[in-house]
Amino acid sequence: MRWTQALLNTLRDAPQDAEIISHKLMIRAGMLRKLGGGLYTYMPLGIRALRKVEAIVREEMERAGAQETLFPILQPAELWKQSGRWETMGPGMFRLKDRKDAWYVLAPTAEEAFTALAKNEISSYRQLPCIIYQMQDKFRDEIRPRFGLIRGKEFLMKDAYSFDADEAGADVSYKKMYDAYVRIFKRVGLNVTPVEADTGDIGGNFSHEFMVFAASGEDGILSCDACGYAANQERAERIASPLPYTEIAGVAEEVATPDQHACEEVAKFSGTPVNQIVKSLVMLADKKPVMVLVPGDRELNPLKLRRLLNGAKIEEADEATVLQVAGPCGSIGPVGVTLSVYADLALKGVADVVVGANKEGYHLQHVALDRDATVIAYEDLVTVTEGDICPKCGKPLVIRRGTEVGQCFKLGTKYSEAFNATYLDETGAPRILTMGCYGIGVSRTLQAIVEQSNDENGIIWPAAVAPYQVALLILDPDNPEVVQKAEQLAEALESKGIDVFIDDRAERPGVKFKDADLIGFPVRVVAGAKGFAKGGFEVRRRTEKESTIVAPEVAAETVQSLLA
RNA sequence: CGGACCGUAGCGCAGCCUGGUAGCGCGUUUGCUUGGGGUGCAAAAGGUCUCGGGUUCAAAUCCCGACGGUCCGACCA
Repeated sequence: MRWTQALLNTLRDAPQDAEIISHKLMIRAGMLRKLGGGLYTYMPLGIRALRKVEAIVREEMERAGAQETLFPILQPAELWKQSGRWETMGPGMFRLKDRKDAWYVLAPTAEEAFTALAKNEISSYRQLPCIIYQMQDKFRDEIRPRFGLIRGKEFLMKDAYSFDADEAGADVSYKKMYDAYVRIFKRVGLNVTPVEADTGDIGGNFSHEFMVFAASGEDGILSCDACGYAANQERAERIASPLPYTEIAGVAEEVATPDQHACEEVAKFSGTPVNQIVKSLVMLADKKPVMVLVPGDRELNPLKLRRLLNGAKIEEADEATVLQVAGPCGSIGPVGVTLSVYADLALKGVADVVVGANKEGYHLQHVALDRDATVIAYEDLVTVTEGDICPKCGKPLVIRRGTEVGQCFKLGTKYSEAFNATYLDETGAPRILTMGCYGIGVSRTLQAIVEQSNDENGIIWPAAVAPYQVALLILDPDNPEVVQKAEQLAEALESKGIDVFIDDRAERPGVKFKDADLIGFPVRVVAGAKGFAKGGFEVRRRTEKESTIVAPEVAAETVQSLLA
C-alpha cells in the first residue's frame, strides 16, 4: 500500500475526549475515528490490525477443537425471557421493537442463542464434547462508555460455548479453552494474568478472568508475588487478621456520641481506633433484612455475603427499614436486635469494641460480641485490600489495576436447564448438558496491546498484529533510482508474504520518520539517496535507535529476519 | 442517577465576564522555498458559533429549555 493512495491522516493533537495513551495513539495514528459516544469506526489501518488479532483467535479456537458459527445480533425477546435474563439484565441491554410491536434485543452475549441451538442439534452423547464459537459484535448500553475500544457500546467479541456430558467433561473443555487463551494472548504479544473472578450476572460457579495490568485499568486485582495467587477484588479472599480487642473490659455501657455517625467520626470523637468500632450494616437478602458486621475501617463485599447466603440477591436496606429493624442510620448495632447477624472473621472473639446503640446519638462501648449479641456466623465478608494476607501462602497481597480482555466460565446447567437442552446417554436416558462459556473482547484486546506497547513517539506493534509489518520510507520520491530500488524491495518483501506500507508522499524526511514511529510499524526501511551512497537501505526495528545499512540484494531477507 | 464542567472550521483552542465586522495554531489547496527527525514565505478554501425559545436596535457573548460530550461518584458480562 502507498500512503498517497491510502485513507490515512495522522494527527498532531489528540481529541480532548481521549484520556488514555492507547486511545490517543489509535486516533492520532489514523486507525480509529469516533462516530458517537462509545462508537468507533475502524479506519483501513485499524481494521487490518483487528483482522490479524481475529485470525490468531480463530486459529487457536480451531486448534482447540472449537467450530465457528455466526449468530444474529438481533435476537427475539422470547429467548431472553426463557432464561430469565430479559428481567435480570436490566438497562444494560439494548431492547427494541419491530413494526409488529414484537420485542427484540441487541445481543450483549449469546448463551441463550447457543443453548437453544444445542437443544435442537445435540441429541446424543456421541456428539459430545462440542465447542462452538462466533466472532460477532456485541452491544451493551454502558452507563459510561470510555477509553475508546476499551469500553464501547458496540464491540467485537469472540464468544465460545462448550457442551459436555457431565462436569468432568466440562472441566476438560474448560482447560482446553483456558490453554487456548494463554496461547492467543501470547501470540498477539499481550502480557495477561489469569485471575480468579466472580461469576457475576451470567451465572455459574467458577471463573477466570484474563487481565492486562495497566494504570488505566478499571478493575482492581489482588495478587501475591510470593505464590502467584491472583484474584479480582470482587472475589479476592484473605486470611483475616484477628483484632486485638479480645480482653473483656467491662459491661457494655452507653456513651453519648452526639452527631457522630460514620465510624471514622465516632473513632475521632471518642479517641478510639477505627478498627475497634464495629460497622453495622442492614442489608436485604432476597428482600429480607439481615445485619452484617465488619471492622470500622473495612468495606463489606456484597458478593461474599451473597455466597454465604446461597446466592440471595443482596441490596442495601433503605433508611425506613433500618429504623424499623434496628435504629436510626449511623447509630445501629447488633445488641438487642432480632435480625440474623453475620460478622466478618476478623471480629471473631472480640470482647471490647464499640457498636451503635440503636439510639440516636449513642454508642455502646466495651461490647463483647459473643456475650452481648447473637452472631450466626463469622466469615470472610470484606473487600480485600492491599496488605491483606494471601489465602494461599500467608504473605501480604498487593493491588494492581487491570483491564479484562477475556474470561472463562463454568456455567454448569443453568442455561441447559432453562432451555431443557438434553442428550441421550449410552443407556438411552436423557441427561442435561453441562456448559461452559468463554469470551474474548477482541476489539478491547487490540487496544490493550497498544496500551501496553508504546513509547513517547507512538505505538510499537508486535509484528503478529501490526497493520503492516514494514514501513518503507522513500525519502527522495523525485529520484527515479531511489524509487525503483524501493519498489523492487517492496515486491521482494510482498512475495515473502510481508505487508509493506510505502510512504511515497512528497513530505520532508522528518515528517515521515515521525509518522512511521507514531503508527508503529515493527520494522522501518529507509530508501534515500544518502543511504544508497553509503551502500543501501537503512533498516531498523521500531524499538531500536540506530539503523543499519543493508545492501539491496539482501535487504528483503534482513527485514524478514528482523520480523521473526 | 447525583455533583462539576464543556459544546466556536477536520483536530487543538481563544473570544463570552464588559452584547456591536468570528479569530489563532495544526491540517487542507496553490505557488515558491527547503530536503535525513513535524522547513520557511506568500496566497486561498473551509463556520446556520450544538439546537430551540427569550431579552435587546443588535446575541457566539445575557436568560430559559432541550440535546450532545467530558470528568468525579454510584453502577457494571
